[in-house]
Amino acid sequence: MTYNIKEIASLAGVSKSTASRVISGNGYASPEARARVLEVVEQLQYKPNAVARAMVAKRTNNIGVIVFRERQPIVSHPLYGKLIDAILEAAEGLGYSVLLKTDREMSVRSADHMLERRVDGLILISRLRKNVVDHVKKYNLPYLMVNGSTDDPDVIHLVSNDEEGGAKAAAYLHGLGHRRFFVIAGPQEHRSHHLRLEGFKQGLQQLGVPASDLAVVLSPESNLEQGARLMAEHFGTFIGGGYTVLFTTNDMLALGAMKVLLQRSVRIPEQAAVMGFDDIDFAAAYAPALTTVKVDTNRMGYDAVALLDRLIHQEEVLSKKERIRQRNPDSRIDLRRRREPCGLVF
Amino acid sequence: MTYNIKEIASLAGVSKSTASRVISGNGYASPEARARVLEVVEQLQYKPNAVARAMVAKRTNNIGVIVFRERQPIVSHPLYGKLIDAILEAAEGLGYSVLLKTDREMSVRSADHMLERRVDGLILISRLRKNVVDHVKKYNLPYLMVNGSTDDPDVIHLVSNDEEGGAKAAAYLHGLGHRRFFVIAGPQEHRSHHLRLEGFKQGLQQLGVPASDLAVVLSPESNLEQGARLMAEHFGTFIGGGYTVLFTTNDMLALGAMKVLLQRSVRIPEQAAVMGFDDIDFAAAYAPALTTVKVDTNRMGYDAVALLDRLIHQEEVLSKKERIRQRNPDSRIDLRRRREPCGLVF
DNA sequence: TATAGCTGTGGGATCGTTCCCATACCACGC
DNA sequence: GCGTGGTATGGGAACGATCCCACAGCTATA
Repeated sequence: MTYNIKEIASLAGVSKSTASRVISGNGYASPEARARVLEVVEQLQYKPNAVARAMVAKRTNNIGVIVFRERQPIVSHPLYGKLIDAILEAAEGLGYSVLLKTDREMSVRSADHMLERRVDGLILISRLRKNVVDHVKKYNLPYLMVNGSTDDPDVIHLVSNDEEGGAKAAAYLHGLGHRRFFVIAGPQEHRSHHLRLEGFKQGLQQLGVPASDLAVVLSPESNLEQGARLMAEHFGTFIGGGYTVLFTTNDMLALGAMKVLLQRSVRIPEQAAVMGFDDIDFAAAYAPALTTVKVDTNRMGYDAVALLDRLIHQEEVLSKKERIRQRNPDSRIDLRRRREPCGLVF
Repeated sequence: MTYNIKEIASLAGVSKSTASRVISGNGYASPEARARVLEVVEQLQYKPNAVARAMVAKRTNNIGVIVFRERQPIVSHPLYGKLIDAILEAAEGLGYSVLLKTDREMSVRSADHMLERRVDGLILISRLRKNVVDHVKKYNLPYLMVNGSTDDPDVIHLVSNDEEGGAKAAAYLHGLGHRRFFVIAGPQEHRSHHLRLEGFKQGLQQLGVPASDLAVVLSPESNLEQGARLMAEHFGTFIGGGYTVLFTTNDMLALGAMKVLLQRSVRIPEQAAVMGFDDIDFAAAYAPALTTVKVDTNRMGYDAVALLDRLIHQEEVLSKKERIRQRNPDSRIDLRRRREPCGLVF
């Protein structure tokens, strides 16, 4: 039921060379030959074998995407799902197909799979061990990291500007009149959680807020359960300590904390304001909606693919300076202003 | 930086045939030859070219997954994200890699891409036009649909048992003492929304609930916004009409409606109970948590891949009877009982 | 008229594997 | 001493495309 170019050629009464020229669209072919070949192609619904094409072209037009994560969910993660959506669309637009893999063992195996499949480039998402990066580096395969954790200057690394986002959040809340700040921060060994907290702290400092008006609680994980647990644990301090606002380093922590506050009949935002980070879909769906710092995952996905495409075509070897610019793209972050009363009202 | 088997062979002092036999692991090779080849492979980190392998084997060990959806989100959809997660894991377990594509044009193009790439099998997710199915059917490529909408008996179609779930929901709510039921149902041209509503209706009927005690509002879309809009619109009827419970055909509608109820200070579940369908992650995250009918997307993903694998290996040509069994697998559905007061309390 | 340049065509090498086949060696039993 | 069968090896075809090259016909120009 599936044909090859030789069969198409003989049915059209031409050589496979001529058929190839017509189908791939480069090289000479007389109008008559072209018409006959295209007719056969149409009639037999001939689909050129991309595997054979890839072999001679030494290009598969596939890019590999690996998401490293020790726990579920991976694709269904509210942030990575959006990122993958954007990557798929961007890749499609540039003519690539995407080979997607999730890796929970944080091993070298998934990268090897991609290498064997001869993808044209590789996008590594989230935290992965150093040995995996070093492994990939050994091959001359274009690759880049998104939202990872590396300080290797050789690695092209796309991240959101978390520090600036943290500072913006601080300025925003301060501008609304808050003076005592409670923070639940995710694991500090994670780059983004660390920088968001740092940015928030520095923002407050620049606004002249004394350190004594900032309470920080560290969370071992950045999920809803931990947000709820820590809020329950520090409920007395938060409500009784004169704090008027809670800032968390991602939305899941904020939603968990909000759930506890609501269960204990704390009115949001009148009694306590809450602000998250990421702008996952459910931040807006929550009642009341969660004010948050938006991370533009959509643009990150598009940028990642566009950049990888440039690397693949070797359009320019990025200088070190350029890499740093790429590693810290200008503000992807915005305060997402909610119309409904939530977090803090505009 | 990337080697071929000939180079490996000559460095090991053997012919490419011997090297191939050692690397692929079938055929004779002396212990000495084997050792020498493996040493070179290890030292040079040789990765056999899967493209060339695929060409001769006429198998790529890739499966294609296409998600059809007219609007964003696709991968980040709370249900499909989970499904894809499961598919990726299951595929990995069986030695397949996954080529993932989203299709918003609902066209034939994405399927053609997969066909050209010579995937071993194809999983089609969500609603797709009939012409796409017919197009795929023309090739002798193993494929199946998940959560789609087709009544073509030739098509192997994995769906959740929505009718049974609807009936279970009705029985559950009735058992808790509810006697007047309000329903917001998603688009009835969607198979699952239709069957969930039908199941619910029939369940009530079997319980002896008169039709006059059931109010059904149809929603043109099954998202949060429509849930909220319709609840706002019918708020008077719902609260004033003696209805004690709202059932919706998916969680997004329920969450939207709940948001409006909470904004209007309706106490859930004391004043009004709410029950959804799907058990998306945020059903449990909401405050109060949403009672819902669980659809086991994880198992559906695993089943889809396992079934596709059987089709690929042609282990057995499923009889029509078996297909039907597959199309309506035994209960994937469970009432998710929440510990917290929500929907209705246990 | 000779020569260059463009259009059009088909043969064959090539990509990196696997696999079939021919060959060779060795040990064994008759 | 000879056939037989298992082990071991390498050469070459095959997979399905692209692309280089040789060649042929045609037109335009010197």
